[in-house]
Amino acid sequence: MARDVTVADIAREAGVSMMTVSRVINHKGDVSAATRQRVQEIIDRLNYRPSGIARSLATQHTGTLGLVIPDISNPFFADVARGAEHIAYAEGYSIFLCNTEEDPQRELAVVQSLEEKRVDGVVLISRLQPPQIYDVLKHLPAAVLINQRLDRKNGSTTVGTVRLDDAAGGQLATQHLLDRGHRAIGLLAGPATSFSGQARSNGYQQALLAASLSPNPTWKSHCPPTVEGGQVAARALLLAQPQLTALFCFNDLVAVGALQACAELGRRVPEDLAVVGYDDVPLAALVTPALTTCHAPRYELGAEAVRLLLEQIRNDAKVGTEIVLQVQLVVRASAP
Amino acid sequence: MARDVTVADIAREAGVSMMTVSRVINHKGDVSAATRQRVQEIIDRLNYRPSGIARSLATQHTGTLGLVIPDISNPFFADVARGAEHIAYAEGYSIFLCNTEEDPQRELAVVQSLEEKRVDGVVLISRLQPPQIYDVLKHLPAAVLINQRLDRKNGSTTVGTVRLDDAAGGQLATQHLLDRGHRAIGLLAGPATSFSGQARSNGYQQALLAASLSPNPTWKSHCPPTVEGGQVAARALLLAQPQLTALFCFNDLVAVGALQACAELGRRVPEDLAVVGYDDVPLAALVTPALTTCHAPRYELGAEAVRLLLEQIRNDAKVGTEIVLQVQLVVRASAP
DNA sequence: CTGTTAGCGCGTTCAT
DNA sequence: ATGAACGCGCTAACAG
Repeated sequence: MARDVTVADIAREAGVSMMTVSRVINHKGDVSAATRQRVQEIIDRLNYRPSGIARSLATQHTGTLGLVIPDISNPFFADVARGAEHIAYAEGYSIFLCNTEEDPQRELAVVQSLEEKRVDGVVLISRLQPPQIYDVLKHLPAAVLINQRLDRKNGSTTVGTVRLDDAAGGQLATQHLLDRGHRAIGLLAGPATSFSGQARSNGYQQALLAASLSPNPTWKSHCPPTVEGGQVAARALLLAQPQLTALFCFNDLVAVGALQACAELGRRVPEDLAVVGYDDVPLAALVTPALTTCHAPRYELGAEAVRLLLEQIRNDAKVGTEIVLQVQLVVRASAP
Repeated sequence: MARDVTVADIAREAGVSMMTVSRVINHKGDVSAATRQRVQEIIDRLNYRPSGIARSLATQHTGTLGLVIPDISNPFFADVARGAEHIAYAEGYSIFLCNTEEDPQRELAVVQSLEEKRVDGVVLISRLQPPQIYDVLKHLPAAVLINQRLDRKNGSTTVGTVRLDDAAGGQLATQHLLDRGHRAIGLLAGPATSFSGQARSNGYQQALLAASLSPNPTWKSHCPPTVEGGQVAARALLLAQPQLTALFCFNDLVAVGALQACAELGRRVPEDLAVVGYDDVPLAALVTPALTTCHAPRYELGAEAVRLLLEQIRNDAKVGTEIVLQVQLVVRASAP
């Protein structure tokens, strides 16, 4: 590789100082139209690209953000990433993509590497537990958490949060089933450690209580948030509790698993069992029967997170804003 | 923000020179065990993070790569990204994620921003046409293209390429249908400009010719690579050519669209019409009937691309290696 | 409107 | 085994 062209080269060629070249590049300060044009021509001719590295060292900010997510091939996170990238790009920032692969050790490692890259801020979908997560956040220049509640007492109250209103979502889904006359509604609650799962369960319970029904603990089962996890858990639950007429599932993948379990068990959907999912991933509309589900604004989750993060960065101050996005019920064939 | 801790701070605190600190950090050169430990303790205590920015400026390489793809929320590209990120992380590199949103102008813009970030290399799934793409590649320090053929005469022969053997895939899929006795096999060929689409079409034709059948041009139709595109094109093709007994589709989304068209038209799959897809995205196994399809090693596509890119970077030389990955037929219910 | 000076934080000489 | 001086490419803060 031939040496990169530098400001010095441009300055020499144009017969001006480096400072003038810098001003032209950054559209800052006053430069006479004549010299501006002359310098610009040389920049174009030599295909000069200012070094972001050198600039970052001088200015103490990099114009880069970190995005830490468990797995980019999960369509939920992929949409979050798209929203984040879109806003970042529009605002002149670049994004480091970091998959943690659900491994806390790896999460710690990628955050450290982001610190060394001197990112201006980080959007996190973290799998770390409360003691560790606060330690991580403390060292970050700016950070926004997605779908995670923060303990306002114990830890930092100065970190932004963007999350779904999962309690409302759980209530919405359950209410829909109640409205259709269902009284024996099972719950596939997802991972026990999931914040979202807990909130959705709460919404489910509140809807039942509001209808003067008492939640039956034997109708609830935790499961991995996957098709297979849903299939196994649904099969077990339906065999143990044959009186159930409806199932509210942690997410669409679990719901698809439930659909498969029903096929195995010879239970027709929605005639014998109504099924409601969550997230409204593209898959939900394409399985048979198509899933009734709660639409989660995934793109907006990422977009809002970056907007909030940039606000922190520009004010040079962490803010504890909490943004809550609403979900929307989408009625399809699995629970008409 | 308090000022970052620097080597100078560590050096002062430890009563040694910055050079010694640097040696400890980089595990380079000889440092006595005693001072090494003392320095390391101070580094840990002060939570020192060496500035990658300053280091990059001094060493002239950044340990970062660019990944330019049309859309991260497309499951195909998401898997490619996962493979790329995984290998990059394992080799100590970070990845800038750049969505072009299928917009050539935006692709040019993100590549320019990657140049300014001084990435060590770029993996590209490009939508640029031959004159422009060569110009872009010329200015990149190292680059690998995914699923794109390069003109070895006209342009750079020094850029790596990783692609699927789509001709073989097209042949495989078509041969499967021929083996099952189908003679009237339609083709939903995807976008006319797609390299992959062209190769798959070629494979389809070769399989027919090898069976002494002449491809019927009225049995072939181009379409957008989406569910909706497939549905519209399949409906039209099946109405115009009712004698077709099988359909080979550009990808799984198009195949799902074909499934929907069949449902509309009252044609049973696979009894009245066999359907074969391509890619084997997770969706393929979950629709009804489950899709017979060609499994594309998407993760490997991204992983191999980064491996090849790092080879270029480490040899400080572009290499024109072309890696071809095989696809595999997965037989399911839509074409048993 | 333009130029000069002095770092940003680190690694790479070369000495010692 | 350790240190001093210089430079990576750019910009902030002052001059003029």
